[in-house]
Amino acid sequence: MSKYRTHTCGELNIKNKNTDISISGWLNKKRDHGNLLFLDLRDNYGITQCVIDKESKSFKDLEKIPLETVLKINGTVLQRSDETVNKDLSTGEIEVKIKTHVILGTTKELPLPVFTDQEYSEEIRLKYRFLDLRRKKIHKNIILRSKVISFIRNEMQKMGFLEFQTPILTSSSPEGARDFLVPSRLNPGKFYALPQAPQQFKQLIMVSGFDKYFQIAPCFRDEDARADRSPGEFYQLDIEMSFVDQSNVFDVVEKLMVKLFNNFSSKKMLYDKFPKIKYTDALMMYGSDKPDLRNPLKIYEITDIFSRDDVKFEIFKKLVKKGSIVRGIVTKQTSNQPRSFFDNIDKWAKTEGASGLAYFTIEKDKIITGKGPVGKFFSEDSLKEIMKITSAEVGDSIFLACGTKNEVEKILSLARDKIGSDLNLIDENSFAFCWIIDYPMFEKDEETGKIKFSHNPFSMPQGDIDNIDLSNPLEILAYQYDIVCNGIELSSGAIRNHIPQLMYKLFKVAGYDKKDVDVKFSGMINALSYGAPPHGGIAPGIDRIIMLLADEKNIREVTMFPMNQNAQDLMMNAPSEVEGTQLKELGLEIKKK
RNA sequence: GGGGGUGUAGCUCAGUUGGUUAGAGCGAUCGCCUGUCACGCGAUAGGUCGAGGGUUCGAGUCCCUUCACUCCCGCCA
Repeated sequence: MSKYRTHTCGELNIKNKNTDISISGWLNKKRDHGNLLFLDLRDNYGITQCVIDKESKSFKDLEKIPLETVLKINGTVLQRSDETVNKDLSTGEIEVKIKTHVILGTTKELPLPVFTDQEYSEEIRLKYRFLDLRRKKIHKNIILRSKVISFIRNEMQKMGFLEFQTPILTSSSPEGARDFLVPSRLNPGKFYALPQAPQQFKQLIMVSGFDKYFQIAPCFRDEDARADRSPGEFYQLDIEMSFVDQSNVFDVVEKLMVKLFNNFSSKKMLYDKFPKIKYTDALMMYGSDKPDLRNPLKIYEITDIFSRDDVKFEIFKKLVKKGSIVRGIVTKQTSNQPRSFFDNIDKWAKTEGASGLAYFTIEKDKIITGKGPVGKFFSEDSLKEIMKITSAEVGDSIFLACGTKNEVEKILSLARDKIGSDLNLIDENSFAFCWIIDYPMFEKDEETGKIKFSHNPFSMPQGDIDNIDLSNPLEILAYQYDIVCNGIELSSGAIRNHIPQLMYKLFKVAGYDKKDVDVKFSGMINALSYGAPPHGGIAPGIDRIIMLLADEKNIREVTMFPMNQNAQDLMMNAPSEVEGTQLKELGLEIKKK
């Protein structure tokens, strides 16, 4: 028992009737009837209505105190009359008749109301995050976050994984995102980097013989923010396992995700065994390597149609001749949609930087015709061919994009989302997980034209690794995979390359010679040279998992103390300038602009 | 780095074609009210209309510049 309370504000019920209790909490709401005063006291656990009348000594004081004052209430639990029961509160059958009170913490005038459902600006919320966090919805989200993390720890331990911490101050890595740098006092002119992920460490843990590792790992990347991407820091469920192939990793993650999502959400899981989609197929069918499988729309390749003489759509034909491709999205039975539906999508595509989306609807009178601005350009035979390729039927519509492969994929991927939500095709009450597999090992840098690693340079290539053919590096696939849910990329992972000789070969393709590798990845390459087990892993993003479970669109709604879009902490005033003496100690000088 | 949106009272917002003294709800302060649970009623205080410049007889409103927040593109092995 505490000197501040016998019960919490969510605890009292009819069983406590007529007992003397004390509770402490924040003054959530006052209802002052002049001679009778209701006070709602709130703590982490709930809300309890307290009542006091004019005869009581505390009345005058309590009538005046502002909302969010912290109070201790001593009183008696009374059963409420039937008409005054509040079914929305767990404590709604009782109220506390106040005998005495103590003010534990006073408040200045509030910069934002706590008791309200209204939204307010991020700026004010982040500056007064401690007030914002008192509000019901975000308070609940943060508690959910805690429970999810405990659940994950527990499940991982049950599956035999060991949790380890890895260094926060480590070395800068040449690949990947921009590093956060930390100057070293003892080594002037040198810098630590905060880890973008514990990638090398988790592999070293495997080389060290610990077999199965996990960590709720902080990761730091100095890149610009998005709604689903905190600037600076985020958390991953970092996993690595020895003596596994990718199916073993999939089994562990599927088991965990199914349990986790069933436990914390009432939405249904569309698949218990997550579909595996090849990277190239994903780009073809969905235009993206993070498809939302709740959306039934698919993309079809119909470039060849535009080489036919009976197709007169000259703009597209000309582009196709020059090497452009044409792909389309079919929407089922949309012939009776108003003209505005189609025009809005075309207009929308233009705002997304595309040249628009051509469209027509397939109709049949005596013969099959195309209706819509470009429908007249297609002969009956060509329409039949399109219907064959896309499985479209009379009454369906087709949206067409023409351009380079990248352009077409990008706009049609966005169009899938846009049209899917406009037509209400997406079941918001479900989770659709999938694996994207068979990523290419290398890709061509658009700007420099050079070959570079497409994802993780430590991934194991597929095929005969003893006699690997490096003459066509862009065709080499890797044991590299992503897990995606509802169109959100949760994580990527890979089976790692544990063979140093093979690694040298692959790095060579990406333009690093042996010396470069030895210097830049000395820890890794050295460790792999002394008996490394085959190993692999994955690292699902904790924040995004919690976003999905909490049904939030913004990562700040599930982050306790987030930074704003400019990577500033408005509450703590970070980043900030530092004393000249600190800089001097570090051997740093600030160049004034 | 680029594009879109927003910026009016402590908070959330309205403000017509450019036209009198810029409004509402919540909150604050004061008063009334014994069964509310978004209690009700009355009054008062509270404004550099993000900032700067311009057009105009007159600008919250139109134009230019700039700042802040936010969403997106780039970026994120």
